[in-house]
Amino acid sequence: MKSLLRSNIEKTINQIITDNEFEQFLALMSERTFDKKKFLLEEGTVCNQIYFVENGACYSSITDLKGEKHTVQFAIEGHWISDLYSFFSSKKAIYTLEAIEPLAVLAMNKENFQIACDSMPCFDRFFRILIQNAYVSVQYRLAKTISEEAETRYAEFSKLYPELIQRIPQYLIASYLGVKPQSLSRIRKANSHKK
Amino acid sequence: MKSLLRSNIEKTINQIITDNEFEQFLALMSERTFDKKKFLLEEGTVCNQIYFVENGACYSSITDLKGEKHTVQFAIEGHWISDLYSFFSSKKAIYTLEAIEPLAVLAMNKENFQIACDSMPCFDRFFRILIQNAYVSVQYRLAKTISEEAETRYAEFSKLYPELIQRIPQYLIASYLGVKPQSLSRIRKANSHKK
DNA sequence: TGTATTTCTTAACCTATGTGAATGACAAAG
DNA sequence: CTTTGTCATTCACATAGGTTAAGAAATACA
Repeated sequence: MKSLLRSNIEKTINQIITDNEFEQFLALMSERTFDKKKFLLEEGTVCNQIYFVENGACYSSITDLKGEKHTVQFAIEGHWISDLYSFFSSKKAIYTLEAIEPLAVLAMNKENFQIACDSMPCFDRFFRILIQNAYVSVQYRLAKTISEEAETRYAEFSKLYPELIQRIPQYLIASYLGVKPQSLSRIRKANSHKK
Repeated sequence: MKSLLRSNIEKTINQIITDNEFEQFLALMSERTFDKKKFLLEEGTVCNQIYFVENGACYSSITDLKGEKHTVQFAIEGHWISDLYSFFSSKKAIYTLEAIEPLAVLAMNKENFQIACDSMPCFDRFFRILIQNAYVSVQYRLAKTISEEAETRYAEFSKLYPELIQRIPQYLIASYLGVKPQSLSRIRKANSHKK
């Protein structure tokens, strides 16, 4: 049971954990479900949970001064999602988390996060790597956003996450790539001619 | 002595450290200097150090597939800089670190980083916060890059880092903002008319 | 000093993407 | 089965920023 989570942990820290360790960890998480379009977290409230997606899809977004939403991250089965800044600092969240499909997650709150880190060194390591990965991936995305055109970014996204292309509405993918839905539509049309 | 570093640490973790702790920490770092235009780290080698800038200025950059350099971060007195991804993973660096002015840094290598974290809990915390801050700031910059125009980003940069505007060559600031030097020049000209 | 090198500015032109508005295709709700 | 709302597409036009090229200004160096 919950082998998705277990293999996610083992893969991240690149080592096997004991049944006992995993059970301890799992005991610190609780299952929750969200209907499509429901919010896991709303901007302005404090983010007290980090979520591991067991089923379904969701995304985090930030709203700019003009009121436009920008997708920060998608999460489907096997991904973690949260507003790590708010979670660690206990300040108000700047992100919104919303379900795209009916969603089943395992949630861990801050207290249990502390317990996990304090009692099991491998989880301390696990979470440090989680942030590091998040950091590296945003750096990468920023570099791509600055240096590549939308068409190239879309091609790379399609190649990297073919499943998301199927499951995620296009206006959200556009918002992730940093262009308007009309522009993504135009890019897709141009591409379909080339093939 | 080295009060810049000490106050940087205390400010980051939001608590005072003892003379003893600080001396221990300092003993794990070594002083180094670099001439202008010299490299602290070259892309493709492993990054074994994190640097605290005591004097001068430097920057990190990433080179894209077209051979164009994009500035990732500037660091002047009181800032930390490194390729954290390479440092933590021991994989090849994707960034280059280069001195903009004659530079004096305190460097900590990986072994000493481990020692610092293991022997003094407050430094474990310190470095975690350091990554978190780095993560948050890139997220913020990505959001701004996607949602704001270059003119707005430049205005914000000027307001946030007036000192850097004085000290850093404009083509590097342009590269940080994600535009060509000519475009930044155009923006500055347009702004000078408005005032 | 003068000369070379680097950095900044300007200008004319070009292209990718934004804007606004209309239309069609579904899917959800009644 | 109709109505309504959501999402994707298309088009005409506007514009920010890229490109190329040239010269001016600043800085380094001999």
